Amino acid sequence: MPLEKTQPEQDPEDAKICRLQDLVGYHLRRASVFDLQGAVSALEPANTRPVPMSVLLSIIETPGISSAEICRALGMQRANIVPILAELEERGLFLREADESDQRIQRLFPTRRGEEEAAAWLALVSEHERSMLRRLTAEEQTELRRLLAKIWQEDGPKQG
Amino acid sequence: MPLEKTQPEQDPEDAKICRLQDLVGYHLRRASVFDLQGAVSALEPANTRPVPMSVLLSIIETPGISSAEICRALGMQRANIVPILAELEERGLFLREADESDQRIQRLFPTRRGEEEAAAWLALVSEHERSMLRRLTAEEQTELRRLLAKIWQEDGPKQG
DNA sequence: TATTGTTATACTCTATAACTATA
DNA sequence: TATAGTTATAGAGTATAACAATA
Repeated sequence: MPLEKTQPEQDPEDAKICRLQDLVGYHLRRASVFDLQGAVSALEPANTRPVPMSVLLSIIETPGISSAEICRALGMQRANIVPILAELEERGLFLREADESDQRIQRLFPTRRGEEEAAAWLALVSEHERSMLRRLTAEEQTELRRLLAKIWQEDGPKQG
Repeated sequence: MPLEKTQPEQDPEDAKICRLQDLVGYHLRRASVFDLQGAVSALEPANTRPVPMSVLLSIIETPGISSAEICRALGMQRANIVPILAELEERGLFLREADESDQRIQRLFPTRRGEEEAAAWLALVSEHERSMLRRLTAEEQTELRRLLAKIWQEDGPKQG
């Protein structure tokens, strides 16, 4: 009988990771950097970047959201969203409205122009994703997204 | 016949991406950040970080590799590896040896201590990965790594 | 002319601390 | 006291330009 492989000397659960390529985290980082570079390039003609796009999409998906809520959803610091909102506001892509019952809070609403821009930005990024994922079947793409979400999303019913 | 779903009004290939969570790249970034933070924490007791670990592992996996080759393999700039190599060298984890036939090149070889340290670092990161991937089966973990590699690795026989 | 290792520097992204106003 | 929005600043990671030595 052909001996293609010797038996693992231990419980497979204890299989030693000994190369960089064995680490899922290494592939995560490489793939994420690859994606980010492509997304930045794809958004260049629209004169925006991935984080501002994510912020605008948050406003569109949840009209009336506050900046603090966006930061919690996207996992970013409140301090860092300030210049991003300032630029999106200057471009007329959303409006701020004081909350009636809590004067600390600004509720953010997309403008018509904001919705149009966001749709255009999404189209650019979608085309980049199609290229990035071209070696994956539709099923593999869905599975990849599902597995990635299981890594970073909370256990509970929460989502962000 | 039960009508569980209405037919998509278009070719499913044209299904519009309209939410942030539909983007694979968004989940890639969130998962990668999640991993990186955990890896940094895991490596803290060993007083190192993910990139220096990757560099040392490259030297161990390919003894005699040059710094320029490491940079090409890891996708980093030559200028940025200099302080990393300086620190690893100061800690006695590898040695530089001039190439005999090309005086421009330094060939890098791990010391015994470097191999021991790298094994300890890998153990720390492996434990972090076990925690990060605890909601995935062993098969899902393997599949995830395969799909991620398909995203960033070259089409050809090359690997890095 | 091209490559290696190196220095210096700039830029981006993210993190921290503190402030004010409101609650 | 806790939170929202803001400012200023610091840090890490990465990118660019240039250099001397070598091919």
